[in-house]
This record gives sequence, structure tokens and C-alpha cells, in this order.
Amino acid sequence: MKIVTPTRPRGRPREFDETKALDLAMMVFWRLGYEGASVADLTGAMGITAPSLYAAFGSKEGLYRRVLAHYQAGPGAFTWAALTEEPTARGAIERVLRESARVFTRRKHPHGCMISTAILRCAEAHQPVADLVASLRAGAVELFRERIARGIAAGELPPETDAGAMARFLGAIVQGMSVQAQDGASEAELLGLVEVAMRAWGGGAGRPRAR
Amino acid sequence: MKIVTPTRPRGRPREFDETKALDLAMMVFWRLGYEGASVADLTGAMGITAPSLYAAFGSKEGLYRRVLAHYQAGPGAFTWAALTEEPTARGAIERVLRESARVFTRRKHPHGCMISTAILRCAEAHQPVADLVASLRAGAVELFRERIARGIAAGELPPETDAGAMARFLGAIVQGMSVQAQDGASEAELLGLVEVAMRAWGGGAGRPRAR
DNA sequence: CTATTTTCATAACGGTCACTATTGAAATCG
DNA sequence: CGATTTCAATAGTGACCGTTATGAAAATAG
Repeated sequence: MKIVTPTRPRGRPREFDETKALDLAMMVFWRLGYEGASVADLTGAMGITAPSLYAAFGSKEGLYRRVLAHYQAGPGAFTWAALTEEPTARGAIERVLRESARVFTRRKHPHGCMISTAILRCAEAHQPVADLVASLRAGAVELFRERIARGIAAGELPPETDAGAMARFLGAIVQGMSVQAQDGASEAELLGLVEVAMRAWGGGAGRPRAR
Repeated sequence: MKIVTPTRPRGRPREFDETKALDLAMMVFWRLGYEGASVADLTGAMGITAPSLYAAFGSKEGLYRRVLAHYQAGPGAFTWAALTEEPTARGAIERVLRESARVFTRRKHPHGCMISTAILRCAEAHQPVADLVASLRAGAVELFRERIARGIAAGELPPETDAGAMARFLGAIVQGMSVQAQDGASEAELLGLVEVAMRAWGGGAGRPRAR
């Protein structure tokens, strides 16, 4: 008869919580960007020493990749939720934009989207990281495109709608909102921007109105 | 009787052309961003040594400020030209967007806008530079706003038009196009995006059509 | 207990960062 | 000419970069 205790691993247990450490590292990368965040910044904020960081995450780049996944599952999850939960394509898109305006200006974390602004131009040595982040941006646009294509298939949108162009348009809006949020724009200002953007969707502003 | 020769300065003349040096430095900053461009990268591309760079420009940051002005007077000048030369607000905006699509994908220089993407998040030591670049972004939005307000005053646009929101919308579009261009988007893709964006302007896509 | 394994903290690694002291060459001035 | 001024090249500055060797500390296994 075996006891099913959760079988502690062999050696000395680590003294920090990996999830909390990722949260703290995320804030640093979010605020300073990938290149701007030094390992000293990270270990200082995470409350661990450099060898502990390297034992747990391999390298600064490895930690960053873990943080990106952590971001997508946390503060960045609202996008995927909006696109899958809303019944109509237009409703989904509008919810993404409105929630972006709110999330990008929250005071509990740096303003703007972490993926949009963490690493754009960079030294050649960091190009692989920049490429990864660029692929995440492309993935978001692709998510938009799929949702719009689904809306076209469902008859919500005219069949001649260019889903790719619409998706790239939305990607640009989100990207631009992220930068403006970082530059100090308020939620109200971003919502005004969203209202203009939704006009490109045809029909008036706001949610589809009954008539 | 004085001879009016162009009075060469006293000591040994410098052996490099400052304008050409700024051009070369601009390409490096454009490609690698402010933090990603090292002084070694810059001197290597400019064909001068570090002491020459510091004698002529004071510091890396000083050189960057000169390069930003050089950019605005060169590759970035089309925006100001479009906004002042076009007779209507809508025409001016559409020209800015269409020319952005073309300029951002030129093969003679890195894709995207240099001001949009050179330095967003960064180490705290470089925050003054980031603030400067942010103020340039804000200046572009303000230029948009003024042009739209002028269009409202001229009766081209409905008096209830929110010029600030429209301007922020356009700033976001340009910012987003810049990132997508850097990520590899083609001119045709960006023009498709522009067409969608112009729909937010009311009345179908494209230039105002006679009817 | 001893042996083993893993994490911890200290201290340091070579490399690159932005930047400059020094020196000699190249120009103009008197 | 000699004196002066400015530039350019060499060679380095200290500081910080990401990363790691070392050894003590803390847990399990036998």
C-alpha cells in the first residue's frame, strides 16, 4: 500500500515561486522591453540571484519566452476570449478594441501591449527574439482574419469583404493604440479612436443597433 | 580690399562629409533602433573613428538627435508636404496614408517609419531619448488634428467631427503600418489596409467620387 | 549517520558598452 | 619659415553586459 504523497523532488527545494517570479519578470520586460531589461533588473525585481534565474530558465532569452507565454495566458488572454465568445464578428472585433482601450491603460501594469512594443528594432544578436515577437503579432492578425472569414461564411458580412485587409487594419489599430497608451493616452481617448475605427466597419458607430 | 574667399576655418579640415555621415548613421539607427545601434556599428558604417564622431556630434544621443532632424527633413518630409499641399483634409490624409504605404516598403532603406519604431520601451538611462521620440509622435498626431480642424472650419467636414479622435486614429494607423512594414508587409497589403481605414472617413473608399 | 542531489549566495568571468587621453599629422596664420 | 589650430588614429578607460565557477546549505535516499 503506497502512500501517494506528492513525492518531493530529490535535492534542496527552491525557495521562490516560479509563477510569481514570472509575474515579476513580466513587469520588468513590459516596462523596459527586452533589450532594456538587464539581468540585474530582473533578478532584483524577482528577488532571486542570477544563478537561480539561469538554473530555472536557462537564459535571459529563455526567461523571456516563458514570460511571453505567461503574458498570453494572463493579461493578453482577453483577445482570444473576445474572438471566440462573441456571437458576431463585428461584436467580437469591437469588444477586442474596447477591452484593449481599457487593458492598455490599467494602472496595475505598464501601459500598452507587451507584445506590440517589447522589441521592434534591435541589435542583430537579438534578432531571433524579435522574430518570435513578430510572429506573435502576425498570429494575432491571423486570428482576426479567421474570425472575420467566419463572419463572412455566416453571412454577417458581405461576401466581397477582404478579410485579410480588415485583419491587417485591426492589427494596425491595436498596435497604434498600444503605442499611444504607452505615450500616455487615456482610456477615453483610446475609446474615441475605437469609435472612429469601427466606422470602417460600415453602419454607424457602436454595436449594431436594432431598428 | 578684402578677398571674400569662403574663409576656410583655421586648423586641419575634417575629412568626412557631415551630411553623408548623417545619412549613413540614419540607416544604422533605422535598422537597429537607438539601443540596438552601438557606437561601433555607427562608426563602422560612417567610416569614421569614435573620436571623430564625438568631436562632431558630442555623444551617441547627440548624433541621434541630429539624425532625427535629418530624417524629418528627408525621408519623413512627405507627411508635412501632403498635409500642406493638398487642398482638402480628406485628400491630405489619404495622400499621407498612401505615401506611407509606399515609403514604408521602399527597398533603399529599412522598412517602416524611423520615428515610430526606433525606441519604445527602453532602459531608464535612455528615457530622455524615448521621451523625445514620443514627442515627435505626438507632434505628428497634432499635425493631423490641425489639418482636420482646418477641414472642419472650411466646411469640408461635419462640424461635429471629433478632430482629436480622428487624428489619434490616423496616428494609430500610421504607427501600425510602420510595424507591419517592418514585419514584412508589402505595399499592396498596406494599401489594402489604407482603403479600409479611409472608410472610417465616411462615404465609400478611395478619393471623394463625383456623382 | 553518510552519500547524493539540488538550490542557494558570493564572487568573478570574458566581452562589449559608451566614451576619452594621448599623440602625431595636416592644415592656416603671422 | 615657425606657431597655432584642428583633425585622425591608437589604445585604452571604468562600468555594465549576460553568464558561470565555486562551495556552502538544505533536502532526500539508503
